[in-house]
Amino acid sequence: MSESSRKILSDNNVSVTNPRILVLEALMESQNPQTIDDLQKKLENKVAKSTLYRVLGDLKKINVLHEFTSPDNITVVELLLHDTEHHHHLFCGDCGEIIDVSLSNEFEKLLSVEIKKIERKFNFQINDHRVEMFGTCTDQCSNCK
Amino acid sequence: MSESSRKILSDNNVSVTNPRILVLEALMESQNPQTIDDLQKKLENKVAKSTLYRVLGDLKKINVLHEFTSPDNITVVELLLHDTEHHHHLFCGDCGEIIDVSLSNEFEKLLSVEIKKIERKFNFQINDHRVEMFGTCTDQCSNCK
DNA sequence: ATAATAAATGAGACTTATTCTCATTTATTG
DNA sequence: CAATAAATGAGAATAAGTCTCATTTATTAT
Repeated sequence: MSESSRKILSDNNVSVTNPRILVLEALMESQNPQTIDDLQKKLENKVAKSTLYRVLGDLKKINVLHEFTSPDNITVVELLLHDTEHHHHLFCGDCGEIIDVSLSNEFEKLLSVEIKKIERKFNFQINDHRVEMFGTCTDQCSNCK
Repeated sequence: MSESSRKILSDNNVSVTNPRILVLEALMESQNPQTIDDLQKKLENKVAKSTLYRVLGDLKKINVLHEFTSPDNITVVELLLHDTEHHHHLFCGDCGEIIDVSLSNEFEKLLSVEIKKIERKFNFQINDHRVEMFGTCTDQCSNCK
């Protein structure tokens, strides 16, 4: 675990420091997206707040981290490693849980056709996309009772 | 214009006040999503900051307003009126412009099939969705030179 | 291994978006 | 038109995120 966080850093030519290793390990503890608050709790003040934000910025720069905002306006962060497959997000409006979901290849193929149309129509170069789905978990979400 | 903002409010059983009318009119001035800052400029201090936020909250509650966050973490807001068709968003990473886009019926149909699958798989009830596309406008965006 | 140098960190001050409070004003209704 | 409940304005309070700068740590060339 510690090994692979070191590797992520050195492979991307950023220096291997303790705070960076700790943040990566905290991020690796769960596969679904997590909030800054979640991270701070896991890190137990072993990394200064300013450093945490800086490290997250560094990880974004080397494309290892994706940051976005939940519908209730909370910043959320998730690791994007080589083996992370392309995915989308499902948001629970009751408990705030965010779940990674994959959609069928057939769908993804049609979506990329649509995206090419949009690129032409608006003279854009589109390099990423995501489908966000909003709803409520009907009974078995881990946070809702 | 003033007429229809009054109608939106009374149709939704919220009292018709000046700040609410002014905010609705400012929102109606552009069809693409706009920032809180854009709104404040249009309102020229005719509505207090605290009231602006409150009114936006009221409009969200009656489902007339949709609020979301741009990739550079700026809160953005757009009117959702009866005649607003279902659409998605295209973000320019250079100038921050956000453009409403529609996708083909064929695509939307396949997407709703996918969504039904996700609902079953995760025991969710999904009531909204949006496709976000990220890129850069290659030459003719109004804000980029 | 070590010293020199450049980069990263910690601590806390600072900024800025949003929310809250409470005294005053406005809209609704009967 | 008066009574009452709701909405507003002004500015204080909060909280997320950024910035500064003195100190520490990692890298590298010897």
